[in-house]
Amino acid sequence: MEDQTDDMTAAEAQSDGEVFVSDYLLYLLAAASHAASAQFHSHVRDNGLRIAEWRVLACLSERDGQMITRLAQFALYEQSRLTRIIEKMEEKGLVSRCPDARDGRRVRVYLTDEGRAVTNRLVATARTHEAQLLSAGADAGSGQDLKAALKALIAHLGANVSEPE
Amino acid sequence: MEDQTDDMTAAEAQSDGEVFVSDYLLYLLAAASHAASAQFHSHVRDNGLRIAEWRVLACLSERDGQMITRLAQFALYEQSRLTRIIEKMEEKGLVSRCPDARDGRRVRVYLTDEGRAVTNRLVATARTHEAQLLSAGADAGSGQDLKAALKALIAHLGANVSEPE
DNA sequence: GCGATAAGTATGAAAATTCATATAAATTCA
DNA sequence: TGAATTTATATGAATTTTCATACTTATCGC
Repeated sequence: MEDQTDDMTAAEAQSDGEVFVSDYLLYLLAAASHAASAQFHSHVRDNGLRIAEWRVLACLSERDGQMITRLAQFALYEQSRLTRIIEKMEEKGLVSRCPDARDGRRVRVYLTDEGRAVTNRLVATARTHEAQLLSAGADAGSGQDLKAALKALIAHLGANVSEPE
Repeated sequence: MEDQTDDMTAAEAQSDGEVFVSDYLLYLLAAASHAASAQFHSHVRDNGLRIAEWRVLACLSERDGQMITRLAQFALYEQSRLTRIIEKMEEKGLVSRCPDARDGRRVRVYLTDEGRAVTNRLVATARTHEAQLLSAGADAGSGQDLKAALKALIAHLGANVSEPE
């Protein structure tokens, strides 16, 4: 793997008009996520929430009372980071923590009434915003196809997106 | 927008079996990016690079000598963050900085020979890895369709992915 | 039941990131 | 020309994030 690439000169890599990153799946995913989220994220901040807090709320709205570790996986954050995010959200009155009755190690996170109210509002806005993105981007593959493809990719990678208990 | 969601009770939001985030484009993009990148990112770290450094290298391999601001956009990082990333990469000997001859405000970033060698190796691996992802995920829409859809989305959002000068 | 191991969460300390703003060079235009 | 404005990068300070690991509760094997 190294031999045929290492002896490529500097000029070659450029002059080939070689395109890598602009056509690289992992970059496209990151760039699409970045670009697609920008607008709505700014709306989230206008509502006094950090992006991480919004994602946690969204995850809890789909399944309330998750334990920290699961919620971290679902929300795509590292555990110790989520612990700290939840602390702040508790201070803000968005969520509450309850030790699990059966397993004293677990801490379950629940939306408070206020947290739910905030979430419902944002989810409604998010749905509207998504509809705009999907309809506008209906050029290549109806948008629903994109979502299906993303889900397939995620599933194929065995990413555990919120399984019960 | 608020009225019909705010008066929804806690029980309803859950009991509806209502799914939001698991089917939300912005979440799917983030989750797919997260899941798809995990493996390769771990490979990147094994090579002594931070993820941000790898992305910068990949961006420079496609277009060397970019100025900080452009490179930041291309690599999806905030400017002051990129400035600091570049500092470290310069210390590591991966890139060099040169003030632009025509415009003294600009700083152009170039791959060093070592930087290019590292990049060429990683790009080769990345291509292989991507091929695996795309072929394996050939269930729903051949993978190339996914990339096309992502590009369309990015383009539609007007994300400026590395335009000259 | 008890010791050993595993699972779940929290936390200290180092490092990275953000935000606002400083600095400096170019451009505008009166 | 030169004052005002814009553009490009850097930087201080506060905040976040990470990494390793401590701590607590469960579970397993015997």
